[in-house]
Amino acid sequence: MVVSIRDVARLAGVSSATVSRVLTHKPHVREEVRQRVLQAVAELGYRPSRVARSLRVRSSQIIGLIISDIQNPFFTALVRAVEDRAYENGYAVFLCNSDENAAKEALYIDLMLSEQVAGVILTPTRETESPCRKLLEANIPVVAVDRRITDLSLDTVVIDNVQAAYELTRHLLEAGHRRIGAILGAPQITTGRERLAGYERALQEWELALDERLVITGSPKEALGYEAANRLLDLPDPPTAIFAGNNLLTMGALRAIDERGLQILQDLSLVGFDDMEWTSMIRPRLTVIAQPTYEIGRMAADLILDRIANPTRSERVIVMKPELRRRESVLDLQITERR
Amino acid sequence: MVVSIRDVARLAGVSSATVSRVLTHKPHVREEVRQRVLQAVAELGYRPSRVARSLRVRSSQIIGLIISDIQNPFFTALVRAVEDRAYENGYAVFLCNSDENAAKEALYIDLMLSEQVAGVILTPTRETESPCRKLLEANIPVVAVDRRITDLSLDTVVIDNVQAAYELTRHLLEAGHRRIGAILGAPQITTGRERLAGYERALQEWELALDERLVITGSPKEALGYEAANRLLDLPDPPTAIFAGNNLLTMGALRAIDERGLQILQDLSLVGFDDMEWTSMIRPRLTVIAQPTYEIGRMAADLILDRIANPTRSERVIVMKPELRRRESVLDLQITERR
DNA sequence: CTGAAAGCGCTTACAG
DNA sequence: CTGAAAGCGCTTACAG
Repeated sequence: MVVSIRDVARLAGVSSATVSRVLTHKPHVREEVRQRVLQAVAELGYRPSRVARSLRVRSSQIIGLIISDIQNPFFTALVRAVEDRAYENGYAVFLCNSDENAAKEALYIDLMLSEQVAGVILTPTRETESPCRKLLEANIPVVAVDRRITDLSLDTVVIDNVQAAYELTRHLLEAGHRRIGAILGAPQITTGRERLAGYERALQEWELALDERLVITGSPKEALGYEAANRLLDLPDPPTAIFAGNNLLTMGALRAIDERGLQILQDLSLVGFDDMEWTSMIRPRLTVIAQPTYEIGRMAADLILDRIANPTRSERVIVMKPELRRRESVLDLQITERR
Repeated sequence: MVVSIRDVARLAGVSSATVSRVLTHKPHVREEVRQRVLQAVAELGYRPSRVARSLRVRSSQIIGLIISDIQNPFFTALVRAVEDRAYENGYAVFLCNSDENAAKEALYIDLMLSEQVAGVILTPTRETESPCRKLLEANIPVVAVDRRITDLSLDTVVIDNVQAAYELTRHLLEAGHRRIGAILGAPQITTGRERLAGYERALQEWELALDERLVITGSPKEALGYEAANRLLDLPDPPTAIFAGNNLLTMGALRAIDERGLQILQDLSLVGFDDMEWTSMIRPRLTVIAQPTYEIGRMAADLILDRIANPTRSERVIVMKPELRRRESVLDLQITERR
């Protein structure tokens, strides 16, 4: 039915060991024999079983990718980058959605172990006691993306969140804003905590006191962005600008602003993290921190491929630099300044 | 190092055949023995090797998913749906991006064969001579999504594109529009052809002649949407409404409209296919055909799971009904009607 | 440079 | 109801 290595060996008049050597580019095969084997392979349309290989060498040519949710636009470029690099190197990709759920994450990690994947890239759901410890114990390379795992020594690719949030906030301060609302992920999450720190640092530099009513944190989803923006705008002394801590929060804030019939720049300023191409394309007047998501994914993929090829122990932490994309809003902001 | 079925067998005092029977829920195992095995499994933290199983039964518990591009928002809900259903049923998912490239598609199909996947879901890049014929020949179930393969008998999940395009166009006609521009995918692609047909049918029903300058087709990407919208708006007698044939075309048209400082509904109407949640959230005044992408993905997944469980020959074609989402724009449209 | 043989970790007729 | 044995399709020491 399906042609196996033995069929090729028979046709080429060699042993299956020799066929294997040729196909895995091992040395010590006479050129003439090599050609005969290649000929037979072509003739039979032989396609080696990756499954059998995986069982034999105890490792499949598969990279596991566990992200929070592919429906979050932040992750699509990441996934795409990992897949591009993986397939270029002959690896396939298992994609899993953990939904920020540690139990689900643990389940998928068991799957990865059971499938003997070559390496795993994941956006960890928890900073400590991550189930991915099991992977490391099984000597499967792991790369954490977007967030860190604090109690484990492993490769990590993140952006400088403090710096990025600082720049966004400074951008608003320079435009004259003095009451700046912030909607952020809960400080238990690395990203939420770091972005808050950047916001605070900018305020300190301008010698402004932190008004706690202007900072709203929670689960960084669209719903919080909507609700928090409404709460901020309902304050007796509402902010003149809002800083949204990720793409979903930005979406939610936008929805609240739209519903109130407010115009961005005319009525208030909005800046945010843009983890998706679409936000700034549809709303060109937003100033955003553009996360280099594709590059982050590519870094992570290269890192894991390198680890697979060269297993070592040392931990590498790569901090990517996000880019502040000033739209025409820079000017507008100064015009609409209210104080 | 890693615990195998033999270790479990030894600890439970049975053969590995019995362990296998217990774990695969085969009948004919004494309850007492079953308990002993389960006990040993728990004690050792045994995790069966899916790789070994795959080799033995010549089929892995993996579903291949070959889409055009995960960065196209149309596909994210589809991917998510497939993954949800797959993992619920103990299957993992291989995700591949074909980029509408038949050679790449063929490559991934070879990968699927080599990995002995249980089934493949794909958005075909070509209507005829699809490389997925190989899968069918290897008795691997295949489900085509979004587009059809005309020269192969296989399960398919699509939407009624003719009807959807007809409804969108009719919506504009009822609001009084008489010059309606259409930006569509090339008629070589099923979706492009069918959506054009729906547009034409609506015009015919209103006894309007087709103005060829109002219909622009090509590669259905953002760039075409932008360029075509500009061309339409530059006409001496420009359309009062534009129908965009998919999400990317809608994005491009939006960009052109924004650049010209035009306001949707005040200056012209825009309707389109919305394959993403975001468009209508960010631009709430758009009237769109909302493709039930998640449901399409779920249907496809259920279909493939059913085929894996019950291999048969008959071909099933499922036509999903898309939903016309009239925003407040219905009223506005009538107000801004110009004739 | 090449082959015979073992073995990766399962499942499944076959026999009892 | 249970076990011994074969075999899925590869790779890799080992021997020559």
